[in-house]
Amino acid sequence: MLQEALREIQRGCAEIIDIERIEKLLKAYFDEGKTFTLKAGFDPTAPDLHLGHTVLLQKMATFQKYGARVQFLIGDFTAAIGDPSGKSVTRKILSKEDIEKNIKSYTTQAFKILDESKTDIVYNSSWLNSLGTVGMIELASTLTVARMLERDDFSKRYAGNTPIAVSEFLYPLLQGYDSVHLKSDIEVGGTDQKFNLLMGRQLQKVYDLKKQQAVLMMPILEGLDGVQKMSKSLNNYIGVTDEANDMYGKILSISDELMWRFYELLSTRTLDEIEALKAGVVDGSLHPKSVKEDLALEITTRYHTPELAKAAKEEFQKVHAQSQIPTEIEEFSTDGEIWIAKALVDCNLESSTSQARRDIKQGAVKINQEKISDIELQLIKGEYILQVGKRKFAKLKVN
RNA sequence: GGUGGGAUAGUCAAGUGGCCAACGACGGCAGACUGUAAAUCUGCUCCCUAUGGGUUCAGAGGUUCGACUCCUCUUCCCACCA
Repeated sequence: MLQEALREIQRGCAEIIDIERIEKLLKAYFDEGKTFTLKAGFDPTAPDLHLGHTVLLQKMATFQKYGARVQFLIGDFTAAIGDPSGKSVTRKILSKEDIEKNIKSYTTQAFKILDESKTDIVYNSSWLNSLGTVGMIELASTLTVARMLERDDFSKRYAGNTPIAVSEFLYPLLQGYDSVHLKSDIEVGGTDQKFNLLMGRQLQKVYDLKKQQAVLMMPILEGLDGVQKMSKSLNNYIGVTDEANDMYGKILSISDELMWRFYELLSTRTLDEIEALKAGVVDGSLHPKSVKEDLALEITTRYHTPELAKAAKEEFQKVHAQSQIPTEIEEFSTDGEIWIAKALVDCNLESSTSQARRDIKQGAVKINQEKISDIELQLIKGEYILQVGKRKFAKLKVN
């Protein structure tokens, strides 16, 4: 039982620091029913969860099965500083209402995965606000600049002449201090958080807490391109609120290689089952596409319903395997004759008439399934199905 | 505070008076091949009913027939010195 729990906890992890501690905590739970605390921090600026975030949430849910009480930390104080990203340093300070709104949408999404009854939502402003200048300086004195510069992105930026604001140094310290205040037993986060996570351990020692949190890091999930991390700004993400059709389609568009990664980090199938699937693909008894379809179905079901997921699968086959028109297409209408390029822009299929012309020249545009090549074409009265590329459709009614 | 260097399209980055809507790379889009996969190959990648026109190279002025390129000021960034 303990071994099984450990194995599941370690699944997909990038790195674990102080696994012995985790083992002890689990043992205490199994033997005496003693619970422990698991901290994870979230930034209230990004209310839209995508599958990259759920990797961590799923891990937290696993811990909850084995006795963890989750400290769902809202970094409302630290959000004002902004975690050093190397990009824009200054961030808007969010209003209380905005933060509340973000948290609300964040947690409703998160509780699709987490067990709400074993989760405490805490705000770090509630203790960091009262830290005061003296407390802050005291905190800052626990670390040297040299140590701070050990952090990978700081050293890179320093070496690369990219500016680093002094306030950015405070972020890891404050995040670490959160662990002191919460007396966390374990903290989980992404590998990019390593420095900050370790800071918690360090500060718990400095502040004489008699214990140091174990740290468990999950890898950063790659986005649809399979290379860069999944993120909204790179537009390579699958949002948990994506519509079933989109979600299904996006998952099916990932590469075979990435599919295994998604299986490991997102599927609830056991590692043995996944191994069996892999073996099946290798020996040819399973088609990689059907394995991918199963994954798409599983994940779509999780965030929607089995019925919707199934419908998404059927729709996908209809549109792509049989190249038919999707069931639901956005409809537009216009009065009087319209130039094709203009029509494509009006239907949001193209960003400019220049772009539309180029695509028509390249044979990317179809009207009622027929490829067109005339960039001067005028659409007269009637109904048209406009298509650009393989996936952009619109219905246009010309009156 | 002083001195020097820099800011070019989504990103990186060439261009140092006309040949510049601006080399190249990446990204993105599209086509071929497929399993809407990957890999590969090809084309496109500021806007505009367009063999032409318009607006761009941090911002504002100026010199010039002509400026991304030269001058002045402003803003921001970097390095070195203090």
